[in-house]
Order: sequence, then structure tokens, then C-alpha cells
Amino acid sequence: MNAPATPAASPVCPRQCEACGLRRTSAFTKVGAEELAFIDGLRSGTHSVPAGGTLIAEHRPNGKLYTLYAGWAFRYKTLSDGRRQILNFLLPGDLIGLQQEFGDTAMHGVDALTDCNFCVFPADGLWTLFHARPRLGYDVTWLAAREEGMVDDNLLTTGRRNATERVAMLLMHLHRRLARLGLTEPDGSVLFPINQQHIADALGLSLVHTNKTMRRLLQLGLHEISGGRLKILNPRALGRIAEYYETLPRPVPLL
Amino acid sequence: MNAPATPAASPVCPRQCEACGLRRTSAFTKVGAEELAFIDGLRSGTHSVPAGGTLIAEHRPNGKLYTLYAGWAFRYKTLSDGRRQILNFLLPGDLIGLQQEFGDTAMHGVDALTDCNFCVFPADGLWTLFHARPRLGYDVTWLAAREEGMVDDNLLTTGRRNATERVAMLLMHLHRRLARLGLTEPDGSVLFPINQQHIADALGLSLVHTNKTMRRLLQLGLHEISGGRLKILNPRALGRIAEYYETLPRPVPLL
DNA sequence: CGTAAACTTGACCCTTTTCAAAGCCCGTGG
DNA sequence: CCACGGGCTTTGAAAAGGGTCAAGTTTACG
Repeated sequence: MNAPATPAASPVCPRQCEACGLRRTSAFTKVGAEELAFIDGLRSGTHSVPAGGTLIAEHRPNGKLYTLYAGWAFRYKTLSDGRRQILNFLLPGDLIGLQQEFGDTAMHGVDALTDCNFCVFPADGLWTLFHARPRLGYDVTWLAAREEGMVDDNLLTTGRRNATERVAMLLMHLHRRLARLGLTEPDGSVLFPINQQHIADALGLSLVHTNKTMRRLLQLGLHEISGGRLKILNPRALGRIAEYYETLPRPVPLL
Repeated sequence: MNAPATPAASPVCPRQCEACGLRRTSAFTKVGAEELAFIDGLRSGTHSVPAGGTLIAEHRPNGKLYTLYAGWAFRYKTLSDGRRQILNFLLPGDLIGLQQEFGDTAMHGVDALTDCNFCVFPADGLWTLFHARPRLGYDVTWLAAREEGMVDDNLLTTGRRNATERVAMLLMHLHRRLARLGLTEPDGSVLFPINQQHIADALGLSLVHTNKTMRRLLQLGLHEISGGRLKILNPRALGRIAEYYETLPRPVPLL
């Protein structure tokens, strides 16, 4: 379907946006030379966070905006006694920090799952962007709406699906997103750098129950996880269980 | 704190945005005359939906944008067997339909809880708006980020809080939002046009368990619901249970 | 005053959580 | 080369929170 140059090939953000590995990908909307130059000018630098590190600490809003260039990360919120809810997983191309920018109630942390590289945009960059490049402003809103859509889905999953359905949903969802980024191996497997605790926290389940549920699915031969990679063996069955609907792939804006 | 003219006073959208009852309220950001005129020009009309009716049917995307002028509504998603998850409640001033506009995966229904009046903006209005009025584009993004923040909160609630905490959270959350809109009566009570089924669907609980949980809270004297009105009797206790953090009120953009 | 919708309650069952303890994988250091 | 330790996964058993079923009861309203 799509076999773009994998962004993982060179995981470090290039100096110039024109050399951006992500943009080569068919996953993102094409953007004019002028706009590209503008983005390049707006970008204040890059930042990298090692696996397990935190990009944004909860309750400590920072106005900066980031685009995840390479790696996996996740957004989360916690309660005072340590209960944690993962809001969504972040993959290359995702824009991070909009809520912070607007200094609203939305406070959440962002941690890296693998070594991550981010492009950094200054706090007041958005304002500039909206004025100078309405088209890009529109794109930002698009991205915001898209991310909200993902959280909506997670809310449905967490609120109304049972454990088996939840796991099936998560596997299908992540696999599809990675596939769209061209991050699948020829054998159909994808990198899967999250452990069962992350899955439990994303799905609102306990670790133990998550494990037992995944074990059951595993024994049914619906998927396979080993060596930090995930392979979906029976997408139809998993999709049916999760009531997962494929949506037509569509290029996504990239800041 | 704020005692603005209640929008509910005249529940029908006025012809001209300049006469907008909502804008009189201290809850919304002031906007220049030019921008106001622009919004007025953009607005293609008004629409009203009776209590129980639906503004947007699930899985049937319509490109229009709406601003809820008066009334209560809610966004939801359902599974094929009827399980329903309410994503969030919509109160006056909320912008509706961004996800649709962008035609992404985010498919959800919007139903009216009370008789509702909406201002309608055409499908391609956003594009125009971003180009002609960057400031308003920025506002739209702000609203999108704010709504995502609310869904984030709901996800934490549904995924990691127990039944009692969930109910406490919902009551505090709605009461605060209404208070900010100036929709509290002198006695501190607010309109509360939702039934226990709605609460259950918003919190990811069953109807029966929701009832038992609310009954317990009621007997503790933490709140009071009758005649379609809610009064918080012990905000401190409810807030503590929910681990609810008050955020400083702040004017919100209005389209 | 009658009907329908919404709220309550009790009993029972089951999914999920909690607690506790092994087992496994792997990198480190002796 | 092997023992050791830490993180992650697996399992079992027991408890609990929440779901389901099946009536009632109250309230709203025509």
C-alpha cells in the first residue's frame, strides 16, 4: 500500500526541514516550499529524550510545542495515589503540547517509550503561525481535532468495552497507525516498545488482568508479541472482537 | 463571582451577533467589532433541536459547524450492541462539529438534552475564517484543545476512578462549568436536565450501580438533586473524593 | 387519574482487582 | 562461565466492585 522511506532510518532530526525524513513519507500532506521555509524558521531547535525519560512533567505546563520526529511516547495523567491513565500514544509526526500552549486545565505528562527526537517550536510560535500562515493554522486545528478523535475512541473503549475487546482494539489501533507511517516490516510486524503495564494503564485495566486477557488472545493465535515486536496474525478476528472499523488512510498535516 | 445576564433568559439566538446574549456574559472573551461582524457574516443561520432530538447522527458526518447558544446537549459514541459512551456534555458557548469538519475517524453523535438553539456555520466556513481572521482561527484551536482537555479528564475518570469518585467528579465538573457561565441560581443550584442513564453512560457505569452510588452520596448529604436541579451541599467533600482541582476561571473564546 | 418514564432496591453472578509468589530474560560482575 | 539482581511476565487463589435480572415505587404529565 505505502512503502515510504522509514523515518526510523535516520532517527535524528535533520538541520533543515527540507531534509526531513518524515516528509518524504506518503503519510503526510505535501506542503509548499514557502510554508516549509516558514516552518523551518519557526522551529527553535531539537530535543531528544532517552527511553523512559520525560518530555513534559505533569502539572508543570511548559508553553513549548513539539513534533515527535522519531520514537514512541505517550501522554498520561495520574491521580495522587499513583493510579495512571495513558491518554494516547504518540508516534512520529504527532504534535505535542497544544493543551499546554493554551494554559488550560488540560495538564498531562509526556514520557518517552523509546529514545525520542523532537522538533521544538517556541511558546509564542503558534500565534505567529496563525497570522503568517493561515493554512498551517488550519492544519494545527486539524491535528488537534484528530487527536481528540483518538481520545474519544479511547474513552469509548475504556468506558464500554470489556477487557478482551479493549486489548484487541489497542493492538489493531496501534498496528494501523504504524502501518500508515510505513513502519511495518516486510513480515507485517511492527515495533512494539510497550509493556503490559503500559497497556493496562492505557486501557483502564489492572496489570494482572491485562496479562491474562492477552494470554488468552495469544493462545487463540490472534497475535504474537516477541522481541519488542508485534505481529497481527488474524486481523479479521481481532477487528471483529474490537468492533474496529478501518478508516481510509489519508495524508496528515505535519508541522 | 460572576453574575452575568443569564443566557437562558432569552433562549433563542438573536438575528445579529451583536445582540448575542452569550457575549454579554463575563464568561467569554471580548472580541472587536470587526471580528464580531465577520462572525455575523459567516453565520449561515440558526437551528433548533427539541429536547431528546439529535443534532448530528452518529456515523453520518455533516460538515457544518455549530455553536450551542442555549440548552444542554452531549456528544456520544455507541457500539453495535447499543452500549453507549457519552464523551462530554455540551453547554452554551461550546463549538460543535470540528471533528466532522475534518472528516476524520472521529464519528460521534450529538443529542439535545433540553430544547437547544444553535448558531450554524457553513462547511467551508472554517477555511475562510482561518484566512480572513487568524485571531479567530487561533480561538477555534483553543476551543478544540480545551474540549480535548475535557475528554482527557473523562478518560482518566472512566479508566482509573471508582464509581463514587466518578460520580463526584461529574457533579463537580458540571457544576463548575455552569457556574462559570453564570447559570447558578442564588441558592447555588443549577439546572440538571440529565437522568441517571446519562450519568451512567458518561461514566462507564451501569444504570443500577450509578443509582446505588448516587444514593449513597445523597445519604451522606453531599449533594441534592430534585426537580431537575442540582445543588452541591458539600463541595469540599465531593472535591476531595473526586480529587477535583479547581482551575482558575478564564474567559473562553466564542464563535 | 392513568400511563410512561425515571428512580430504587434486593439477590445473585461474574468480571476484574488484589495479593502473593514464581518464573523468565538479560545484562553485570566476579 | 556462572551467580546475582532487576525488570517484566505468568499463575493461582481469594475478595470485591460492579453488572445483570427482576421487581417495585415514585414522579411527571397528559
